[in-house]
Amino acid sequence: MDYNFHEIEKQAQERWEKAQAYKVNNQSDKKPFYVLDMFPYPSGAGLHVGHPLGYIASDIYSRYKRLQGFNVLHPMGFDSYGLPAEQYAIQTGQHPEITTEQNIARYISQLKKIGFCYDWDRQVKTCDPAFYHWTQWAFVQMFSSYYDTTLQKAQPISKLIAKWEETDPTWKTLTKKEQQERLMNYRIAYLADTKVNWCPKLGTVLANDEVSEGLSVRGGYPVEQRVMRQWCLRISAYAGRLLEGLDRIDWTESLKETQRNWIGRSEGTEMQFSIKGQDEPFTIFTTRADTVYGVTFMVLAPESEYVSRVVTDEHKSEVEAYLDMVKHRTERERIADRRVSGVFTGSYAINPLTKAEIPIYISDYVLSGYGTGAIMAVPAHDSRDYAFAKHFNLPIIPLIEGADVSEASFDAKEGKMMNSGFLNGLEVKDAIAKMKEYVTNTGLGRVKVNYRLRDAIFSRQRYWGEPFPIYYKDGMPYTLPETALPLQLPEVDKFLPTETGEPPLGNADLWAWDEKNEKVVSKSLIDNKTIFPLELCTMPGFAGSSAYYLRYMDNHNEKALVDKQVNEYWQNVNLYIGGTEHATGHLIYSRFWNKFLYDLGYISKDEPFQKLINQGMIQGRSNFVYRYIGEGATGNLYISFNLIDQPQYKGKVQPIHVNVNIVHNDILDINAFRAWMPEYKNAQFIYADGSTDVDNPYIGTAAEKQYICGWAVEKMSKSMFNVVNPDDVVEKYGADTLRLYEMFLGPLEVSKPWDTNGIDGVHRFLRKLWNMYENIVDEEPTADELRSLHKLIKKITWDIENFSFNTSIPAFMIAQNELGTLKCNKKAILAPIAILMAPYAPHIAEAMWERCHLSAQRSCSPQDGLSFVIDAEWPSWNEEYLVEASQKYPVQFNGKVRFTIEVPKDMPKEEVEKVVLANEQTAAVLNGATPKRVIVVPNRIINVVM
RNA sequence: GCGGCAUUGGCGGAAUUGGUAGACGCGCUAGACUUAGGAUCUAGUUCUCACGAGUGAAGGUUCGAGUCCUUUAUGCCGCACCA
Repeated sequence: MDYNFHEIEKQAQERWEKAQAYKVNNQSDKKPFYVLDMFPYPSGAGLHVGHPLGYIASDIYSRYKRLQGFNVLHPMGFDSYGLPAEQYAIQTGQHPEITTEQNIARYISQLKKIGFCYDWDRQVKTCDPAFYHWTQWAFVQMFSSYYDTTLQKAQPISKLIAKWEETDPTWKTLTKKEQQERLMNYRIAYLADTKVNWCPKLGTVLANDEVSEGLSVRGGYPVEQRVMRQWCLRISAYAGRLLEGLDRIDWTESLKETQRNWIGRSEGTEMQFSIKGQDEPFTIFTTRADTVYGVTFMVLAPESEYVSRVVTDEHKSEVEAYLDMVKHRTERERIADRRVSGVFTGSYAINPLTKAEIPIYISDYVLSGYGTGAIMAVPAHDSRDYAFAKHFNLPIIPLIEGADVSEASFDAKEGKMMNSGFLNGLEVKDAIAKMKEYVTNTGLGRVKVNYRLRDAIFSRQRYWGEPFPIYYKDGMPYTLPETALPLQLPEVDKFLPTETGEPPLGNADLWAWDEKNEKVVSKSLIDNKTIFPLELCTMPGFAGSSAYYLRYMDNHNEKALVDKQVNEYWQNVNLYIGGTEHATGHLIYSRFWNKFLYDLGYISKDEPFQKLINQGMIQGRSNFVYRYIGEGATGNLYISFNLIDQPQYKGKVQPIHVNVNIVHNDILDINAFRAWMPEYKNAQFIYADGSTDVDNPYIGTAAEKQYICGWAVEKMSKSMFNVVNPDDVVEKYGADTLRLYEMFLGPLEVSKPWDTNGIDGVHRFLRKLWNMYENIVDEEPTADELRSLHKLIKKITWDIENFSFNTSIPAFMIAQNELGTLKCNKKAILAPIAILMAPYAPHIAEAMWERCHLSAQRSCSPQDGLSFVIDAEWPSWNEEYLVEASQKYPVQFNGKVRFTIEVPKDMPKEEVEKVVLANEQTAAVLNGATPKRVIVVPNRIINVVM
């Protein structure tokens, strides 16, 4: 019987649905295992063939773990707040919720077709009030907490207040507003005037990870710096722990490195420099304390608070002009224009060691947000300081022996110190240490660790996001009581900012807080006595995705984000699969969020994702036809790709993207092409063999003539006609073929183009395999058959444990080939193979399993996991089975055995081999079988390869 | 500039503690069956007529290196006026 994948897959999926095969219970004696995919943003374009790559990998692993008897949590949901739906709403007036729901429905139907073992009952959507209830709740917790630097953890802010009430006499003298203002400097979620990335085109601020090279990551619009009052999360308080935690999790080194870069720890010294004629010194940060003797000037960031103190009247106008220029430069201009710029303030600082008077400058190469916003400049040993010194003609004093600083600075931290007083003769490393000691002992400064990681800006001037559970009283924010959550997103008639420039929520009428009755009322009632305005910004995209993995554990719980016991059972995510694009966004934010909840005792693990694998991207593979544009061109003639370099066509053809779905193995479907678009209706071709249908345009068919298309790897996108929809692949080849082929494409972690050229081979394999299950007999297997099976079991087990899914498919093919040649139709071999296939191709595996049972008494399926134990004749899939099987039958699977046998040193090689084969130990290993080879080396270590 | 990863046939890629390099698939070649082939089956396919050579290049360790070490080239990714 033919491999009717449509029928097989439909039946399997219906059976799973009916039996609720993948429903996961929170109460179980089984050991828990949590496998998670990064949930998708449901875009309007639907899933393309690249999206399921990671999902298939995690599905394989989930099913494998399930087969091993684990209780596997493997959920899916949707990151459904975001810009595209809102932009669409602005253009069309359609509410983002409608768009989002439609997209989600499409995603779900696409995902279901591929046969994932998700427990759909656990689905979450970030835009669902039942979900964002807990996003808002977490925000309230952050608002009501501070970071205790001694305990190194978050604590309720009430503890801080209690402490101040006891120990700080000024606290009680403050007005309520002043107290609130002071607390704002400690809260983990706080309101502050900060320099933000403002994107005028998107009408919102963006987080640092949402900006790249001065442009917004989404849309690529220019971003400028602006000071605005914004909600921020004090993530920088966690910098040390975020860094340290990386050592305890199993992520790829490159991803950890990316996070380490982003956190940017640097150990240095804070040092005080006095200003000539002033009492108060100012503080700088440096990692090169050893170079103080070479400091010839100082530089302040334009935004530095020190600026006003040091500018003399004489230089005031010049400085102001400079500050004005800097202020109006966008981030992009600043990066593009790296010419040296700066201005002298008129003041001098005193070098604490040389006592020299050194000028203080202002320049925008010093950043206000890092260190203290002020630096000591050592032009001899820092390239930026060097460029500045050359430009302003400032002295350059070399401090390292042999360093030539006539052309460029010597930045390396190596060599012997000179011109440096008590540091002379020391190696740089030792000089730094000695200087730190000196500075600490003399009170000149202190050792300090700095981080590059900034606090996360948490406000977005947008509509389609979580509303803040915040109202404003007397200019200060207050949280809504927890009983009032979730605060639902109000309806608006327009999704654009208001005429007065308020965020879109300014258009909502029902958007004021009645403090007394604890409910949302019309904003026309605002009196600032009992009815107050609500916050108009919404939360950013990462808010909803920061704790969603916790919600999956207990998504129907109305009383808590996750029940403590339930969380105790599942712990954290054992395996997380997703793309690298979230390395500095989501993966930092959720680690922070998780640590915060851990500090407050709500959850049991301080790292959310124990093991993380980055799947590569699937790029598009575009196809081209080549329109002839040379002499006498009609614009209607297309040259086969293999001919375009011939002299008569060279440089006279124009490549045109052609829909990859009407190209098979780079051969164009001529008729489909003519039907594709009206302009190609009368297309004529020069075929691969040089023949043509120019005089007879309607007769040529693909069967007779081949037109070869060119190709290129590009981003998968509609405009390049290279988008491949998984639904089409499932329709044509079946879900199992899609799953196998996506894995077969290459290693999971690397990016690769979607190339359908090999899919037929994979499909062919499944068909051949299926045919082996035609007439199953219950007979004792032969040694050769068992050998094939054991080899396969070993290989597949190793592959799954090591996420080497791409090498499993060849292993299956080899086994199929070997067993096919042996004409094996024995239950003892074919049933275990069905089990091995189950994670990869669950539908066909189930049908294969069914056929092995010969009779109708089918009580279980491979999907049930433990079912393999039920049928005592069949082993469960584990190591013991391997051991047992290899003992029972005198055949071992492929492997190497290494041991030592004493042989005389000068014995010839052939003699040694004889001795080895006659040896007892060898005989025991071989157990009657012939070894594939025996390797003997002079140190008498023998490798027996089976 | 700093850091990370990679480099193997015409292509995607195998080679798991160092042990027959090129598994498996695509493509290609020949043959079989066919009215036909974008179907199926069989055989072959790293390069070279051959001797031989061969995992980006050059060294090294080892009985033995795609795998380990050093230098170097190229590509990809992350960070980047972070003091």
